Amino acid sequence: MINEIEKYRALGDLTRFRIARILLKAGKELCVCEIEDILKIHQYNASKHLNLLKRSGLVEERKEGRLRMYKIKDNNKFNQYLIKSIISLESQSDNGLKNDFMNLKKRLTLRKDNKVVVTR
Amino acid sequence: MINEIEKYRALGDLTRFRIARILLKAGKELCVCEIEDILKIHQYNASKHLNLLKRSGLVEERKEGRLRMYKIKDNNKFNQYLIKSIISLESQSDNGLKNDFMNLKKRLTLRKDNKVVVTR
DNA sequence: ATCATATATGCCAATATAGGCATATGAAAT
DNA sequence: ATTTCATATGCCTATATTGGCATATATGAT
Repeated sequence: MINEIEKYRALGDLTRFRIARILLKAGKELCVCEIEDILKIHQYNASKHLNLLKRSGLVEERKEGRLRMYKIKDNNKFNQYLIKSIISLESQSDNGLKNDFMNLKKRLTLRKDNKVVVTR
Repeated sequence: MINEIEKYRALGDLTRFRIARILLKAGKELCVCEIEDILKIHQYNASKHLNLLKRSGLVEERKEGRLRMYKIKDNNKFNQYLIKSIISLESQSDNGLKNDFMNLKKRLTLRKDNKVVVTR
């Protein structure tokens, strides 16, 4: 249960919330460099926040070559409710986060054959 | 949306999570002194954490005489999912929080006619 | 008006957190 | 083996957070 509290805490930071939000919206794994680019954050911050999200159990990581692919974990009830809570906010446009989804879409079109193309 | 992130943050602290959990389990308003007693925490901490929970929009307050009655707000989808996430953890007994529910039950039996009896 | 009591709040110290920066790691390519 | 590149990590500083304590506020009782 203490572990689950870490998940609330993980989402209680704007940057991590934005990461979770685009991972969810993407509906697929994203690599660190894509996340950096979409959210316009520094590499080291993307990496650090992803690490915390991973440790909390909200996100999982897979190595693919030199990339690390991250995605949301939805394999348990608790995470599923948190996911629903995030999705329930999508309709709210009263925020400065509208660009994240646009950038996500744009970035995903850069992929070739659904494979990440690294462009820094 | 930024406001909703405060709700995650609010639940991302063990003491506040425990408060939310017993408010939910109680299914009714509790006053500060009851919460102190149930969770065995100091008055000023109960008060401070309740204030943060209130500001986040997860909890609402009502004055009744010199008591302040607090309860969970479940009037919106986002809160409802958070509530479900909390409830989904109830089955987990692998935590040190089992006493909270016992103390809640015990404390509520002290009420007369469902009215708070202050006993410090 | 005064007192008692439930709750809130301001201040302090210890600790945690986030971002910035430099550097390390580790896998792929040459 | 060396280089390149994606990502991670250690260190630093500024800021935020938490609990403790003392005290203020506000309501009800006398």
